[in-house]
Amino acid sequence: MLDRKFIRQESETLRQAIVDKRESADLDAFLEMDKQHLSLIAQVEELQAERNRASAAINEMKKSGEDASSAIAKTRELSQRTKELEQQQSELEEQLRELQLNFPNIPADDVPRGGEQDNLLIREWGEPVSKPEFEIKPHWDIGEELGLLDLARGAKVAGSGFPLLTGEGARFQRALINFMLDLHREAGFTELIPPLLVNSESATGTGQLPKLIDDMYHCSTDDLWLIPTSEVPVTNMFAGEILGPTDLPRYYTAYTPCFRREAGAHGKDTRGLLRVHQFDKVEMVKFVRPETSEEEHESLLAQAEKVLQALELPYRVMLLASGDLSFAAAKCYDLEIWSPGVGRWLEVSSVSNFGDFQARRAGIRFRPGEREKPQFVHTLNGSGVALARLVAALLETGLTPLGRVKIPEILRPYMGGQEFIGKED
RNA sequence: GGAGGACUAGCCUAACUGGUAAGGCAGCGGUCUUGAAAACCGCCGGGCUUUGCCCUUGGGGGUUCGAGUCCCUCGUCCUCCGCCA
Repeated sequence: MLDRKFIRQESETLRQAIVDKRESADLDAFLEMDKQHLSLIAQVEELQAERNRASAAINEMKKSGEDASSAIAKTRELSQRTKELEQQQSELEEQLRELQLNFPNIPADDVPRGGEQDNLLIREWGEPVSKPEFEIKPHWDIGEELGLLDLARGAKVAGSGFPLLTGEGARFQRALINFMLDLHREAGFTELIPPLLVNSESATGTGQLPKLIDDMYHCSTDDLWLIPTSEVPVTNMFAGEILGPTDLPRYYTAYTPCFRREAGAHGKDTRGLLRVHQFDKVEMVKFVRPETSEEEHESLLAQAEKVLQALELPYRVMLLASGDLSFAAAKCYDLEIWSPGVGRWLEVSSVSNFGDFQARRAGIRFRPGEREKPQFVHTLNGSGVALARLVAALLETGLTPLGRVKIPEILRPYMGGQEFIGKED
């Protein structure tokens, strides 16, 4: 959510941002309504002050034994009028907030303007396998052949897009989770196991609601949402709180399953583990002071890269253009790993800086120093990293001519020292 | 799921049969001091168009001139009962 003062004073900046981010929001309706609202507040407060004075006067009269009945009758009307205006004001406030929730965050200055084709390649690491010496099958074939993946039975018990990992496939994934959590914990991130269901308030706080309502699974009986990313429960952890001067920065990491309806995505990149309704992810979330958020963003990116480097997976870093940037983000790097079996780059991490956008929605503040006014924190998060696609790329990258899959060295301690997945023929 | 109790600012704790949130601790700034402690003074929920005004007693609503207090509703925690991996 954007600051109202900012919307008033920098309305043209916002107008441009809405265009740049390919969003739509009714700015003019907001500005008009906001003007009415401000003058209404002034009127309401004046009436309230008058009512408070009248009521205090009645109290004095009663104490000194005077007859207050005519004053009470007069104040009754005043009080009635105040309530009516208060009612109007709160209705207008609610409408304003609804409009305000639909304004996207402003892209940072160094974000390229444009669509997906304008994403900027920042750097590449490692050599993607482009001309393999033998046929590298896509992970769905490797997975089925080695008994790691049973997509048909996953589809049977839940539906398409709900993968079933089996045997060494399940164990491999668990090894990856443990490895990544250890890596982040050692870098100073506090480990969390958050709720997997959240209420509407939390889903609004991080920006999923109202815009992405169709992409989330909803439990209607209890009005709870399955999390699409652990960003939601973790970021909202401090919703409505004021943190102390020494509380920042705070770094958290959490492994959770993530649930996404992927509405409208059917038929697009949906084979195997490329796009699924349920996937595991290790996430990192930071709460930081505003003046440090740019450097914190860079170091968060570096931490996500460490995962891929340790796994010896070639990857590239993309800076997203404004049109590809998510609703709540001011700036975002994507990490993409090479999938030699599918022959494509796969996005396994988004590392985003939200500025104070989420903090303002969720009400997360901090006190910069003793006796100083509370300010909104900056929130950042990054996948470190998403598992389904990571497993896909590791299976394809590690595939040997014998049909087994070589396990990256760093993971072997987590696999009981094992070097390969799959038996020798 | 049922019964009972509780919720006041970072923490603790007051407020008559409804009368307009009183204190304490911790913390911060200052005076004094070689330094510290003690003592004393100030600050110590949020907001604003800041000699002032408005809002704030878990959230929302109601009654009333006026609600921490009365009523309704939701939430959270505690105790007991029931159910349960």
